[in-house]
Amino acid sequence: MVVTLDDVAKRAGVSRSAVSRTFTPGASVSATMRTKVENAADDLGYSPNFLARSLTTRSTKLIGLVSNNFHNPIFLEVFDQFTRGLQDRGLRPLLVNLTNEKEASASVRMLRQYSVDGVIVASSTLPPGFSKAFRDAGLPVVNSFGRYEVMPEVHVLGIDDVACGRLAARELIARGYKKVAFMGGPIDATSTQFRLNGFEKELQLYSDAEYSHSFAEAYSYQAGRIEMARLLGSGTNVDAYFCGDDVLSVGALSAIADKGLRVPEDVGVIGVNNMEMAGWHNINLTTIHQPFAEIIQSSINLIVGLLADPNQAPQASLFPCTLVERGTLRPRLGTY
Amino acid sequence: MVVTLDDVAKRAGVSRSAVSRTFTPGASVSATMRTKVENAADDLGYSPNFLARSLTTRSTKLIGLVSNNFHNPIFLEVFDQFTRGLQDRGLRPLLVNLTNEKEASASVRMLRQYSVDGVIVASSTLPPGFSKAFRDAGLPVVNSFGRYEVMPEVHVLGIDDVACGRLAARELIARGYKKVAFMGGPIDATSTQFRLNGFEKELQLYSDAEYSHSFAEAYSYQAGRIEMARLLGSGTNVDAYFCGDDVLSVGALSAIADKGLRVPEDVGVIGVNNMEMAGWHNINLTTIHQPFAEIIQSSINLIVGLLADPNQAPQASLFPCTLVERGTLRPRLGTY
DNA sequence: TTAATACTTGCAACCGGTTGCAAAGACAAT
DNA sequence: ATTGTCTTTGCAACCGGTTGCAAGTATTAA
Repeated sequence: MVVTLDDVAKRAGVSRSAVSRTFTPGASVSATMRTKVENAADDLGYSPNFLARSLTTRSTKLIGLVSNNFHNPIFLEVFDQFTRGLQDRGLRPLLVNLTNEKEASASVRMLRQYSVDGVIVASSTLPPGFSKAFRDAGLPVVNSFGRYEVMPEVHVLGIDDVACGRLAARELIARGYKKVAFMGGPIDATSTQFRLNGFEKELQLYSDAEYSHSFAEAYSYQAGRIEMARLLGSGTNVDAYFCGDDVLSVGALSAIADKGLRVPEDVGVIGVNNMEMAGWHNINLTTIHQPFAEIIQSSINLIVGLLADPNQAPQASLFPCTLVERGTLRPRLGTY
Repeated sequence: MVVTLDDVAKRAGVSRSAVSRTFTPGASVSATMRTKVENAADDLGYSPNFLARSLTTRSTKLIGLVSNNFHNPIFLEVFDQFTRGLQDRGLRPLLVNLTNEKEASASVRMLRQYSVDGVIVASSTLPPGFSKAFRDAGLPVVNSFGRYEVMPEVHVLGIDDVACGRLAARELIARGYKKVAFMGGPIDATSTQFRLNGFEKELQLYSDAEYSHSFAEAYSYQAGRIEMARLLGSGTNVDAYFCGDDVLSVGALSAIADKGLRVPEDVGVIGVNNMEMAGWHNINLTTIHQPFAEIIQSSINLIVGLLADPNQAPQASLFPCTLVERGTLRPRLGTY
């Protein structure tokens, strides 16, 4: 059923090496030999077996794409761009779904058993040590959307969560909100603390601002809705929320609407990510854009570079966030 | 760097076969031999190379997961469930992103080069012949969310699009809408025609119903918005729309809102899929639920069965759709 | 024409495993 | 002690490729 190199060699009446060489870019084959082999290969419908080849070349072109974010709509876009970008460079994504898994060891072993050339960890919620396990196993790894560190143990690409928190704080103040709060996702998510940290740091600069914070159970619509309902039910008088994520924001908005409050007049909401749906008219969420496309492109460039030279010192790259103005925040005051 | 079977054999002082056998379920090894080998393997941190193994066993546990639906939020859930389901059975999804690609040949060759054990084509918009190309290449294949045929050429699992169209029509009539229309995605999508067909068939049973149809450029928010704006601008007096997809529906709703029309009083909208966001309060879309979880589970069961016995005659399985009542359709009239 | 050089090609070993076969060993029955 | 049966083990070939090396052929320079 399956055509091998031997079959082609026999039919073309040449050696196995000759066939192998015609399919190996840069190998030494004469023009006549080449056409002879190619004809035989075409007749038989031959194409070389990548995995057999990988045994000697030590390269499978397989890239482990591991993530645990299978519930945030932004990640569909992430997977789209990662898979396309990898394919465009002749690499193949082996997808690893880490939902309900925080131990790296099983994934590490598995990906080594499949001899992947490298690993992309695409997650903002996995613990920092996670990606390190791949590196320790000798696999080139980049951590996309990971937490910034000055001396990272693996290559990290992501946004500056502290700056992101500051930006949110600054915008809320600029729009005349005085009693503001951060509503994060689970506190153990790597990004949550940094965003909160930046948010509070910035607010300390404004003496008349009051601020507080709380955490939803998950980065989900329901969790956002429940947490906001709880907050509103407990009689707070916060007038604007910085939510740690767009989906969380939408959940929060639903609870706010249920309470009969108007957005952005009575209460403002700003999210993070700028998922596609944030632009839908019936959501129309003011949010902070995370430059996914750039982060993903850079991640791919980086992993490609690592395949060629695995020993580059780990580095953290930060990408700038920008405000996307929509309908859930009041306009800036004139003085700004 | 990488530990091989030879290393373990040397350290344990046994033959290569002995090592291989300890890692091959069901092979003949004595208890003493087994512990000897396992100790050596543990010391060295050995685990067998799947790809080298696959050369002789002819099984990689790799499953090609090919799709072109990377823009519909429902597919994040689809990928989540597929990858989890496959992993749970020891299979590994090799993701193929087919955006902007309708030729199967390149994917077929690639997946054969990687010796995948089987292929899952998860798409409702790929042409019917697409999956066939995999079968022709000798690969077990199932087509999830594919078009129903009485004598399918490959295994197909999906909803009954005709019944789905009928259900939509029946519901619109039951709520007193009289002038109804189908707004589909691109006409060449395999599901579009069938849904339209069912829709019209059903409406023929109601003599006082008027119906029409049109097609948006894509299954996207923007396309739905543009097409609905065009319809409303052209002065139709349709009072309810059956949209071929939830995202399309949301786009349509935005155009309807822009026009100042009230939903569901002035105009009703019903979608298909029941994506998570359809339940968000600020979308609140009445829609037809497509049983994704069941289809995916069955698809996985089927492909697993095909790995064991590839020669089962192709069969089409239909899954029932159900109405999900929300806020974009008037209540049913009393008589129903 | 001859020598020096460059290009092609095949042989055979190797990548990291598996497996059929036969030899060796263990054990029970005679 | 001998025989027969069953289990365990190692040898060697194989899976489908690649590649260093040396031999053979073509090309160029003298």
